[in-house]
Amino acid sequence: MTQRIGFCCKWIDGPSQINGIKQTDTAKEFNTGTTTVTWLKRQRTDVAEQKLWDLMTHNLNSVYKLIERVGGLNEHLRMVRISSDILPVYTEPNFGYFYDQPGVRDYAERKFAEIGRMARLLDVRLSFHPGQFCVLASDRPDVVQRSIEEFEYHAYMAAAMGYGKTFQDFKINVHIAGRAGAEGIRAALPKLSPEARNCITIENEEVSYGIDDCLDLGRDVAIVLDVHHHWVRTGEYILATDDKVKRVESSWRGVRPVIHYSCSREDILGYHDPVVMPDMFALLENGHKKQKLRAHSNFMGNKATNMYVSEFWPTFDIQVEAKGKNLASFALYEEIKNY
DNA sequence: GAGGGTCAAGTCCGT
DNA sequence: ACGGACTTGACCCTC
Repeated sequence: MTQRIGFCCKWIDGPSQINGIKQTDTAKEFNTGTTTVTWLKRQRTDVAEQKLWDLMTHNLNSVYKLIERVGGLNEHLRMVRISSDILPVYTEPNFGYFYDQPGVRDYAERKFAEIGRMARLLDVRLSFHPGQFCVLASDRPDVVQRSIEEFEYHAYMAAAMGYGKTFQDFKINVHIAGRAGAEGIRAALPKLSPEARNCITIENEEVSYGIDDCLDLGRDVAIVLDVHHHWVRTGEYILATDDKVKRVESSWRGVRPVIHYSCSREDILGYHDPVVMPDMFALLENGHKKQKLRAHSNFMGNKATNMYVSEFWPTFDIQVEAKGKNLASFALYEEIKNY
């Protein structure tokens, strides 16, 4: 099975674009755009609808181009998380109607079908990661209901691309996040569509719910291990040989599992030797707040943690979460491909 | 074009 | 009580 390293949501052409892509940059063509509800509400209806149409058509074309481009990479780099912003304000009460219009929906579904065909043709592994507002395990029923709608928005896009047909043919990853915990996730699952249930994965968090909480759900859903979250939470570099990791692997039922890999920001790691893995307790003693350790680096600059995470690669695809996006995942690949 | 204020939504932490 | 952080800072307005 192909071993993959992927990146998140955006394509950039150079390090300067880490701090934003300019309107005139060609990278715009490979990335989604969005708007705000506030701005839409200030416009006349026809202006707001034109804006949504322009964004939708741009976004569908940009995702197509992105996947085409990723599909041209080395087979080990054919994995990408796609943006949630393809259909802006889809789940917002005042503007969601826009996408119910037949002319709009037909266009979107035709483009999604093309995107999915291209991804399968070029063997690009895809995923989504709904935002922090998608809290399926909230203790508030109204929040659970809106979170299901938000999750189903992602499942709808995946299904329109031709996914959600078999277990984990597409990954839509969320955190437990809510006060109802793992039981809250378990209670929400039967309310999801079959496509959504095929795609959902649950990821361990830095603060509230760790790998043990996720493993409670290992029979229900596939578990995503984020090794950096685990480190922030516990200070431990969990090993690929750990029994918990084996249980994460088996939750994928034979599908090649995915781990998430990120690093603390360079201005924190800079205090450490790049050939020695950062020591969380030493960092905390030196006054670095745990909250700051969570923020992501531009690149994967620590050779020791790169070597550590490469131990997972024979078994797990590696989703790199870095502000350097594709540049960071390419560099990691070059570093670990010969380990 | 650059810079600053703003942005739908949940939850938790630090101050 | 409020700001910041999170899956991805981008966008809009003013100058």
